[in-house]
Amino acid sequence: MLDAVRETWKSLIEEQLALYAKEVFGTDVQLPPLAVQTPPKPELGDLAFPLFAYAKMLRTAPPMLASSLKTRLEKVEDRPLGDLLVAGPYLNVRIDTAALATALSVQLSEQKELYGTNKSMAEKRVTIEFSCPNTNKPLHLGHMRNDSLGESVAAILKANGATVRKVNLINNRGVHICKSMLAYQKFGNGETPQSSGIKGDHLVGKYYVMFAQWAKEDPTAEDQAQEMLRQWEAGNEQVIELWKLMNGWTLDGLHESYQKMGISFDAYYYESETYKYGKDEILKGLEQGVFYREEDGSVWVDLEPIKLDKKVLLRKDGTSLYMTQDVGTAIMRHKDWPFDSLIYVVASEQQYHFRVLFYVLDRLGYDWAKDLHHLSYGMVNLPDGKMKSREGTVVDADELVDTLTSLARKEIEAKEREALVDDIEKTSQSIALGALNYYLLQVTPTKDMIFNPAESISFNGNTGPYLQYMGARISSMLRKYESEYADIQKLGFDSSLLTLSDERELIKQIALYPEVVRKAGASYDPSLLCSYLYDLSKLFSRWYHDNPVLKAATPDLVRSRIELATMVLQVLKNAFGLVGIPFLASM
RNA sequence: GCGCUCGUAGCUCAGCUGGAUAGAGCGCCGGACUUCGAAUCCGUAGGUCGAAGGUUCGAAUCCUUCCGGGCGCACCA
Repeated sequence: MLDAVRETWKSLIEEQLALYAKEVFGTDVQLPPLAVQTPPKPELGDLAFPLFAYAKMLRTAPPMLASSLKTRLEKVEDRPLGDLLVAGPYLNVRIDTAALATALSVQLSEQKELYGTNKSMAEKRVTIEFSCPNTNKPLHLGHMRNDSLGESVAAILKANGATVRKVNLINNRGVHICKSMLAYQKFGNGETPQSSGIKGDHLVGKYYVMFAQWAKEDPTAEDQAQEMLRQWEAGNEQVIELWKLMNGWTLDGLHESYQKMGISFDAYYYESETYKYGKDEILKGLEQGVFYREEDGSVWVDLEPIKLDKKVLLRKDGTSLYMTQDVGTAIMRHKDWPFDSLIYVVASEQQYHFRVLFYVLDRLGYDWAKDLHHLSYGMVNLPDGKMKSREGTVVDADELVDTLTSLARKEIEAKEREALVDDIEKTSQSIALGALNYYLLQVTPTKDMIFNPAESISFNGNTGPYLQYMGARISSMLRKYESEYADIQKLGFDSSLLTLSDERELIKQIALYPEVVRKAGASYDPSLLCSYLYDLSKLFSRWYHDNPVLKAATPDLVRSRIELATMVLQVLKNAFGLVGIPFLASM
C-alpha cells in the first residue's frame, strides 16, 4: 500500500519536472527516472526525492529547484493528501498517515491472514528441493539451515501466489550407507531402536561412527564397504534386507525430527530409485552430438562455452555418476509435475555442480533448463571453526532442539508463567523453534554464518522469542480489551488520533509489509522478512512502553490505539508464518 | 594455479535500483517495574566500511588492482 502512495508522488513530481524542463529548454527533454528514498529522520518526512541530477541539467541549485517544484506541485488540484517540504537538495513528502491507517484498517480486517500476499506468481508452479539427507546419520546443524530455508522460501513463494511443491530426495544408497551397515553387521549384535531405546537415525549414526573407528585399525574396511555396495547393486538378498531394515530405522527417526521441527514435503524421492536415471539421456545427447566419447569409451561434455573445463557424464563401463543421476532426476521431475521453476536448496560448495547440470540440460534441448535455480547458501560454522564430524564438533539437530526446549521451559517456570501457557511442553518447543529458525534465517542465505550456541539459546535482543514475546503481549492486551472494554468496542476507529511519531512509523511499517513479501519472493531471501519483523517489533515495543493503550486518556484514543495494536499483531502473525516462527498467544 | 564468494563497531549481523550525520543485537558502563506482560524500554562509549586507485555533483554500494578468509576445480555423492 505504501508503494502505491510512493508511485503516485513519484509520477506526479516527474510530471512537473518534465513540464519545468520543457519551459526551460522550449522542447520535450528526456529526464532520468526519479529516485524515491526514505529520509534518515522522521522530521524530514516520509518520502525523499533527491534532485541533484535535475538541478544540474536545469542549471539551478538543488534547493532552488526543490522549492520551485514545491510551489508548482501545491497548485496541482487533484494531488494526493500529504505535505511537501524542502529539505536542502531534496523535495520530501510527509504522507497522510491517518488516511493510510484508515485504508490499512479496512484492508486488514478484510484480508486478515491474507494481508501481504499477492498474485504476482499466480501462474507459477514451483518445485523446491531441500533437505536431502543421507540415511547413515541423524540431522545436524547444516541440515537445519537447509530445512529452514527450504520451508521458508516455499512459504514465501506461496504468499506470492505460486503453487509450490516441496520435494525431498533421500540419499539412501552408496558406499557411505554401506559403511554403517557393515559396522552393524560386525558389531551390532542385533541391537534395534526398540532394544536400545535409541532413536533410529542416531542408532544408525552410531554404527557409521563405529565404522570410521574400525577402518582406522583395519585397512580392508574400505574395500569391504565397496564390496557390500557391489552386493547391494547385485541385489544380494541378505544385504538388501539389512539395508531395508536400517534405512527404515533412519527414516523413522528423520520423520520424527521433521515433525518436531515443522518440516514437511509433498513428495519424497529415493536415490535407490533415481540413481539409474539419466543414462539414456546422456546417450541421446551423444547421438545428437552435444557430448563426445573419449577413446576409452567414457562420455564427456565440453564446458568451454561456460568457461569451465570438461566433465565426465558416463564412465567407460557405462555406469552413471552423480551428475548423470541429477540430469535424469530433473527430467523425470519435470514429467512428473511440469514446473515453471525448480529450486535446489543446496550448500554453496556445490555451485560448480549446478552450473554444469543446468548447462547439460540446456544442451540436451530442454527449454526449461533456464528455469532451474540453485539457491546456494553458505556454511554454518562454529565460533572456533568448522564443524568436523571426525572431531565430534557437529551440532546434532535433535539435541539442539531439546536443549533449547528445556531452556525455554526453565524460563517459563522461573517467571512463574506455567498457568498462563496451556501446554508448557508445546510452548517451550515453539519457543525453541522460533529461536532456531530466526537465528538461521536472519543471515543473508549466500553468506557463511557463525552459529554461536551461547547466543542461539538467548531469548533476549534480536531473537525469535523477542518477536514471539511481542505477539504474546499484544494478544494479552487484546484479551483484556475484549473482556473488559465493551463500551469502547462500540466506537469507530479514528485514525486522526494517531499523531505520535512512533505511531506514524508503525503505520508506515505495517503498510510496507506486502512489499517485503514481494521482495523476499523475488530474491528467495527470508532474511528480508526477519529484518522487517525485528524493525516492526522494536517500533511497537518502544511505542507500547512509552504510551498507555488501554489506559489512554480518552475512550476514542483507546479505540484507535487498540486498532493499531491489532494491525501490528496481524502482520506479526502473517510474517511469522513465512519464517517458521510459531505464534504464541501467551508464553 | 584457475573459478566462485565474502571482508562494515570487541563479537554476530543489517545497510533497498549509488545519495542527507554508516545502523542493530550481544558484550561493557549507567538508568527505568505500586500502572496494559521488565523474555521489555532508554542512555553512554565503541567505525580511516580490508588497502590503494578510478567513475560520479556524491561510493560501504559500481569498475580495476592488491591483501586476507571461505568454497570449489574427482570416472565420490
